[in-house]
Amino acid sequence: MTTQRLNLDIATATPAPIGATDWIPAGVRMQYAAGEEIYAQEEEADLVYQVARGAVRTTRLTSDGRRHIGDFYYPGDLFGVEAGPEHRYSAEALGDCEIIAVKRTALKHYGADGERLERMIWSATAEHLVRTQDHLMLLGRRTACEKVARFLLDIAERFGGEITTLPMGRQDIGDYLGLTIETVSRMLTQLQGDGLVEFRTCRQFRVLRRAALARLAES
Amino acid sequence: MTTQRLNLDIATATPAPIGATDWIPAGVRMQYAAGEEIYAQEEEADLVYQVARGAVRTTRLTSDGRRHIGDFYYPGDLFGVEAGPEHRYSAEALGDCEIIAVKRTALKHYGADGERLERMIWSATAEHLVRTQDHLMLLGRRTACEKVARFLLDIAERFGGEITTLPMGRQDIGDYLGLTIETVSRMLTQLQGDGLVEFRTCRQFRVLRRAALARLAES
DNA sequence: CGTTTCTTTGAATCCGGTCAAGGTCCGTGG
DNA sequence: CCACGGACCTTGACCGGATTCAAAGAAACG
Repeated sequence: MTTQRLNLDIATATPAPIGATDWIPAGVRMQYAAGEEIYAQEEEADLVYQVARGAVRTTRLTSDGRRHIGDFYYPGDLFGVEAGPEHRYSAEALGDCEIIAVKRTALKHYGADGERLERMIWSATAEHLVRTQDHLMLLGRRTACEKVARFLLDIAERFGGEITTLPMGRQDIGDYLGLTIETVSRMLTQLQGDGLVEFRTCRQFRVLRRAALARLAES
Repeated sequence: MTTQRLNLDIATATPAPIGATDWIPAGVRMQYAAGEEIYAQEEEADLVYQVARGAVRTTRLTSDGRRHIGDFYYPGDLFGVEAGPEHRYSAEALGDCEIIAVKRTALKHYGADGERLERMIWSATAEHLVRTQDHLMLLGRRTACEKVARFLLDIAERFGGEITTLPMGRQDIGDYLGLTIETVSRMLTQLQGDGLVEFRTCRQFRVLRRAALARLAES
């Protein structure tokens, strides 16, 4: 029975890197400018999104005005999949970007492609939970230095190249790690001073001593 | 097609209180003593569990020995459902407790009951993600006082009675909130001093000024 | 009752936040 | 081309909240 089949897929799905190599089979292609809102918190969640080009952040505001960033999404990543009927975070373009969107309730019309997309959606959700749990540990009992080290390592591994370009500013990093921009800035300076990373500009860096950085991040 | 049907259920499932009123339709009933391990981190995850009596915590150890508590589970709650093939947290009994376990891969033999259980599992997973996201915000940018206030309010609402008995010790609370036991203790003393709660023993408390407590927790 | 474990309290320290100032980058317009 | 303005980033000084270290007190257990 298909229900079980889907579920076995769920249970045995390898937590693939969030950058799925798969592209969603159909949907509308949309352009967003830097800072533009893709969907709002508490909006009805009937679309599923995939980053085609650029980067996206999901944010949430507390009643007292503090901002929290749920995650960052890069090309290939699915986002906007919610457990309930409405979005719990809003999503905004980090820079100019291109997004593919698909109506989730229309999947049944796509046949085999629809089923494949269903699996991609589940896989993304599972990976999302894993990332959220890991992030919990990071926020819970880590020093500012460890948080920033882990962040740089994560993003460097995500893009893989020699030089990594940060698509987000210091404020976003702070809201993601539960730190102020000043502390983020200080830690970056410190990591650079210790020779673990090197910044060419405030948006571009190279990892110099990966092992030392990883030791900080993993401790 | 059943795949879509399941998915619609997923999309529209109301984030029910983690205490499902449903009991899983079949399985083995097991007894655990205080502190006993139900499953271990990195163990293969082929069983799904439900608390029948007592309470359970899921924990994780970092390489440097710090402990993190994923969540607490109470009667009716499902736990042990993982996104990947193995458990990312270990689970231990908080006190003497009774657990029902079901082999997930055997669900197909249960017919309608199996399908119902599948929905319960998905619902629990979705609720789990929501709780984890909420917990992220709590750990990210909250003061110790706000964290403890929210914790007390949550657990009081979970049990609903006039007097709430904490099934866990201060160390567990600290590892859940990302605080030291000393800080937890101090905040409890302070909240009691401010007349928001009253402790009869270190495990039993009453909420005296719910609105004030909620204001602290929600801010 | 004595021992062990858990909890509370106190004092000192330190990390990160807050406030404030200065610096850099970049686009716009003189 | 340079001047100006604004957004973003860095740095410094100070402060406060949470941790750490230490010890006393309370509860659980045999």
